[in-house]
Amino acid sequence: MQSDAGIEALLARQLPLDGEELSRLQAIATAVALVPQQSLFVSGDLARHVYLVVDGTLRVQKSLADGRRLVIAFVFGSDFLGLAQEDRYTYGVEAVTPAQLCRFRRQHLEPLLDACPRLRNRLRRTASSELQRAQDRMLLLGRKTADERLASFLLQLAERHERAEGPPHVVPLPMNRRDIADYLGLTTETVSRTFTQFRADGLIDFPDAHRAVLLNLELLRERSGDGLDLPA
Amino acid sequence: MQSDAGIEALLARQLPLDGEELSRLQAIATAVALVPQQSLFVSGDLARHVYLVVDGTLRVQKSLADGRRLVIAFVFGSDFLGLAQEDRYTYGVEAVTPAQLCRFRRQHLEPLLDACPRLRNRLRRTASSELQRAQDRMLLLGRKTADERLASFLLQLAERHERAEGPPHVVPLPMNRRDIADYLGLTTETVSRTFTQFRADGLIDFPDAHRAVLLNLELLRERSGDGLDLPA
DNA sequence: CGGACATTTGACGCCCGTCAACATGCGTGG
DNA sequence: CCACGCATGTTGACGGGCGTCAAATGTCCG
Repeated sequence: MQSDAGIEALLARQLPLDGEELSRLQAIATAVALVPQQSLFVSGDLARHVYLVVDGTLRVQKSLADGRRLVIAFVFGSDFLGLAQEDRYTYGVEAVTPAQLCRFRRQHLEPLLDACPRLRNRLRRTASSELQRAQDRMLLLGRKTADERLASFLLQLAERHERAEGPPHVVPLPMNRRDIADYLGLTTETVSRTFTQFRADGLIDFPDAHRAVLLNLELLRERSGDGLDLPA
Repeated sequence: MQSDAGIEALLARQLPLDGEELSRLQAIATAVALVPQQSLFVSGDLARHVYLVVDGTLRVQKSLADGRRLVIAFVFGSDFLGLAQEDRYTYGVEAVTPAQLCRFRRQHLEPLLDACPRLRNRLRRTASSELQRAQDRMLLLGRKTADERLASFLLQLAERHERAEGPPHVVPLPMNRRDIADYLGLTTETVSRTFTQFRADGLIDFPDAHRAVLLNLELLRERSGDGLDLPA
């Protein structure tokens, strides 16, 4: 738990609400803080809450019976969690870094949605882009080579992180190699080898363990397999 | 184009609407018919319409610049298309079999949604389950072996097709091997070899090219990799 | 009946997973 | 402050699962 000051500001910034809507939303919000590796919920839990990430990085994950794992998505500040869940969560969420979230009971949120078309629309658009990203990831997981997956991953992080820094683009990598591998359907060894290769080719550099510098966006894009087809 | 009689009945069956809502929906609906391999729209087209599949099977697909293709989903009768698209479609849709659809202009549908919470809810739930299936497919594409992918695929078709037939379960396979391979992130050769293996193991049989008989659901489930974890 | 296409089957190779050893970083306690 | 231990990351050797290439067989429809 922490002060609600950050949450208020975040809500106001993220959501197209007027004063009354905002205060009604704040009234049903509570703060949640997680330490690294801590679980927010696991697959199968009753889906009683929706979350808004205030700060930090988390991973959404699913596993097969024998333990093979896939990281469905990394989520960052201002992302939502649990929007599409009906009865129970169908995935687990764990903190990658220390994280702060804002929790809403679905039970309280839903009537508010009915009354507030703008909020409803904001969440609908959020869900739409989540689905589109899921489809891009299917293409990556089903058809891209290891090189292409890593290149796509770095570019995606860069896009997500973009603060008007010209090249060279510095991207934080809060997650470890295992998380990256499980996100891309690879192994830690392949991720490590490919990063080494990229570095040898002058595409990237690692000033420290948790940051990558993208030295050549153009070449990275070529290696991502996406081509110039449709930037849709 | 065809008679609207089938569409009326379908709308009434699929959507929780009262008489007036139904007639307003019908007023903005037009019929579309496709022959096999015909394209409904391609990635990049302006997303002016939402579709409801009345009959037939279609494939939703994305491609990389060099032509590698992934079938994002097969869609069947009573499925929606284009719900999550904003400005432009981010995938293409083509008919697998002769298909009939119902077309709605977004421009006309959206005001109707604002006025009709039940329809809105129906579409929200549809989008939710679409996202959850996308996540299951990411796990399949990222972490399952060829055997597990094929077993999962057959079970999914069986579930989708389920008409209270006891075992042996007969499942129609309207799509060809290439479509199946592109759906599962494999090649036609691997699909063919795995089917042959399944047949040798007494799991399935093919009475003809476009039907599979699932002889042993239990063993298929074991081979699907999902385990008994969470039937969520 | 014939030709085009889909599917199956076989031989072979490569990408990436597996297994193992080693390096590096980091927190803890002496 | 440094030694130690554990987790994380890197690198190497090797193998297997699945892709690639090719040819045979089956199937559909004109």
